[in-house]
Amino acid sequence: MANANVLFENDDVIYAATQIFDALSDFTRFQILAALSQGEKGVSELQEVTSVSQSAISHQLRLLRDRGLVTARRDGQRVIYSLADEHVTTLLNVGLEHAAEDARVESA
Amino acid sequence: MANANVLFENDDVIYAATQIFDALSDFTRFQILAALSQGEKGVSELQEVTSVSQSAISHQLRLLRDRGLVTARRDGQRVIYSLADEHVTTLLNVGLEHAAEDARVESA
DNA sequence: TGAACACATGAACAGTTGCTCATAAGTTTG
DNA sequence: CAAACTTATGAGCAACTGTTCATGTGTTCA
Repeated sequence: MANANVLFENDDVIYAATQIFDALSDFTRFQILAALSQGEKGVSELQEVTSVSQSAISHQLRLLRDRGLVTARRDGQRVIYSLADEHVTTLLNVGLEHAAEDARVESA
Repeated sequence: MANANVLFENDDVIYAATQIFDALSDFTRFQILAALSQGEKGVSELQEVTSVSQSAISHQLRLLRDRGLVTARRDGQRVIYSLADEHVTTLLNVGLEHAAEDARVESA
């Protein structure tokens, strides 16, 4: 039931979908999420994966938290982030597979 | 082979993935793509689905064409657009399902 | 308590985005 | 060809985004 005619949706659902895609549409955010898909990480670990400042990472993590893509928990001085649910992992993988596939087709 | 450890990808593939998600992250573009998933359509038909000018539609269609998400063919005075491949349909559906599911969870 | 550490927040700013308006370009028909 | 019709393009602009810098908040430990 959660398929097929899912495309007769109203504007709210369409908007919600664009919000999810928007969260995945930025390079830094995608790097963060890809890193988290390997396991939970603190902010400074995430900083090593990206090429922006600690502040930028925190700003993006806030957006990802507000959008419900990641969750945070405190562990002493550190704050540990994880992917919120399987949805996120699925989307990451679908996006990467399609990107990789397109690249393969274009170089054929 | 096109799964699992797909997350040790290089920056180019990550960038390509963000470009796909970016194309899906705008309300007008998503409306266009959702409409096309019901079948090919001309520009003026697409205009009825959205709430922006014909010019805005054309601009967005150009972006979608450049990004490889839609294809165009001329039929007399009209230009008919279609989704480029199954990837796009898959992404639309995955996004909509997750959006709908989140909405369901939040109102539970 | 105070210094050191880890992360968050606010302000400010350059770059980008999506839109409309005006107009051009391609196609059909009288 | 000229007029009507459909789509595309370019310019201009307000709004939004992602970043850095400076600083604030929360935590640990001597």
